Amino acid sequence: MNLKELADSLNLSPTTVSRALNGYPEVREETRNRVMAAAKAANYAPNIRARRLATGRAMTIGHVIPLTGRAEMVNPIFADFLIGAGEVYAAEGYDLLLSMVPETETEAAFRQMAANGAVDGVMVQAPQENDPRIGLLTELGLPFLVHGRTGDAQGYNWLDIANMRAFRRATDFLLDLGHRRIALINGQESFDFARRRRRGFEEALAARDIPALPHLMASDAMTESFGYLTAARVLDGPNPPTAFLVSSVILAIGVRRAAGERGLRMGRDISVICHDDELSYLNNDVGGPAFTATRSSIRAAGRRCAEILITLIRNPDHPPIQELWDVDLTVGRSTGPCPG
Amino acid sequence: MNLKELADSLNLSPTTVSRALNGYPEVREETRNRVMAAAKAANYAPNIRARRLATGRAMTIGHVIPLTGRAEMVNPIFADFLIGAGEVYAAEGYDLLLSMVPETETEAAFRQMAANGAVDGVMVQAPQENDPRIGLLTELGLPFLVHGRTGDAQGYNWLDIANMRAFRRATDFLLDLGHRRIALINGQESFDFARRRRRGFEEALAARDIPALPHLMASDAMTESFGYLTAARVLDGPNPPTAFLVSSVILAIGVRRAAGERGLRMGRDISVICHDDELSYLNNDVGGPAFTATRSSIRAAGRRCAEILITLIRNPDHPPIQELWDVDLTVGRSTGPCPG
DNA sequence: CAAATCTTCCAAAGCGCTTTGGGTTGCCCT
DNA sequence: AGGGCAACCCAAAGCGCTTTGGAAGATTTG
Repeated sequence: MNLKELADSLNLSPTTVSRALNGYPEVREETRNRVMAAAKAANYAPNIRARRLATGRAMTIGHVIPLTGRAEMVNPIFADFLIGAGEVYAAEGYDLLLSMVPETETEAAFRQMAANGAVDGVMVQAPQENDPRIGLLTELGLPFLVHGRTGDAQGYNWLDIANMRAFRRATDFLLDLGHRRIALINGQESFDFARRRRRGFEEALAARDIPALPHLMASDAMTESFGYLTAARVLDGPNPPTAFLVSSVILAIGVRRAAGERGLRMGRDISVICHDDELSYLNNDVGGPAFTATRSSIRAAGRRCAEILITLIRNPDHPPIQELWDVDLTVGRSTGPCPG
Repeated sequence: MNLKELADSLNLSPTTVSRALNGYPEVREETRNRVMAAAKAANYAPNIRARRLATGRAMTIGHVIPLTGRAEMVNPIFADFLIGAGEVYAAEGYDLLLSMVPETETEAAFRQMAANGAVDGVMVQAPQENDPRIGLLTELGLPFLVHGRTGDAQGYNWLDIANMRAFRRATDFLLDLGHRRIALINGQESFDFARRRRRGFEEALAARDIPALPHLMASDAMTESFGYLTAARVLDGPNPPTAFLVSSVILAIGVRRAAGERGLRMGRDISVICHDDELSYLNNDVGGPAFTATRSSIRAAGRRCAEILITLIRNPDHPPIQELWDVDLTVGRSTGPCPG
């Protein structure tokens, strides 16, 4: 059943039926009702491919996930972000095009998207230092929003959390508890967020004239096993830390495993603060927060990012939108005064 | 730059340019090269919306994720599945349309998809008992593949792992170690996979005339906190179990936390077997497998599911494809002989 | 009462591609 | 020389919608 057939069956022109269906005013209310009823009865839905061609809009937003071959940094995070964004897209009538491309082909993928008109805009996640995607997308004229930021953070749209402030605060919290040997287990520091977190950590130490200990700092993909291996290594090494500051709950779980194997109780023998993205399947709150954590819902970020991107798509010459979210520090059971 | 302009610039007809670009034989090799070169120079990519309308194919596959409001069962799993599927889609020229819809609206979403021609086929995940989606999609004539299965598993396409066999085997493994009080922490048993796992568990017990203990069986969304709370409850209760069989690594992490808090060492005081979907950020293998686990890569499943679905889309009257994967049992450090 | 103005609807022209159904041209045979 | 056949290319008709630019009829206005 297509528009023409529906129109014929109603003795109306396709024009009128189209207008009735799309809420244009030039059609009598009675006619509109007739059309609506007939459309519903015939289970008619306008062919979206034809509509997209005719309107010139794709009504689709692209998320490009670069595949690195190794553990994808984004995995644990991106599902919740996607769900948040997807909720908003659905509500606003946009489709979500998810594109998995080898990292080396992301530029080609973006160029293709810009040229073939598959999407009206794209979401960029986890920017690296001087991320080439930002310049590229600007050049291509494709509306985009960066979740995170990089460089001077000027002239493009982004939403980010205050990573540096959060980690500075978390470090202060540990220092106030008397900890002096604090290990940092960070995400890959090619990512901007990880660099900022490290800076927050280092600044807090520097402010109290406490040296950062290089052998207590590690960074890599935020997997459980990296958290585990790193914690195991430093705990078994000389001058083990009394506290850990880690960049994700998943890493923290690895730390907890290493501690547990060594008979160390979190919050008593050893303290752990992590960043909590509030992943739905790793709820930190049941029965009181397990980890002391800097927290910020990645799903909420996804929602807000989607809203902003849609705004940008609808208003092509909107001035840059930049939003910085502050981050809570929730005290849980994983921290306590420095022992000894 | 569109096809017509490109054709004009080459003094060729749009027909010929289109054919040259799409690899049709009725065009001289020299001409084809000229066209290709010009297209590349002009950064031309055919407008995908026009192409979709003209060909009648969407070249898009839909994944519909029902949002339940509570912790989404699919979250931890679906990211890796998506990545696997997405790799194949990208290689085969298909787009992935990800649609997040409230659970109550999934039927409407499918009807819409079938009527508006947005997708050529859909992937169905995590089927429930007598899942209405299967009948609906059959009725709508939209090609689909179920990851998992339900009902009599007849007459539709699915790919599943041998859940029952896996859990029976895992239970036997624990029984052979001398365990008699085994707790089952399962996913929500409205899902077919969870029912099968329970059945495998129960049959293994029954085969040795060991009663299943209702107070040691729990099922719910597979979150870390559910694993934690359940393990905490049964460990603190009367007749605590000496072993746990759990449906996901994420649950197992919760169990480990509860055990750790109680000073119980896995593999010595308490045994744990879990099902491992081989999530990339929860690698169980680094430094030797931590958990003894039934394992099957969800990412590989995603890849294979995508392949099958594409086959089905390309061959509309292909007979049903049904694939059952066997599951490995990897022995790790989380199991040991029953103490005492 | 004629003119101006709404209201309501329609014909037809796209949107940018693919594909059908030829038309030329040049070459090989007989 | 003329018929047959490839090889190569093109005109034009869609695909199913939206949207522009009227037109007819109903209603208001001077």
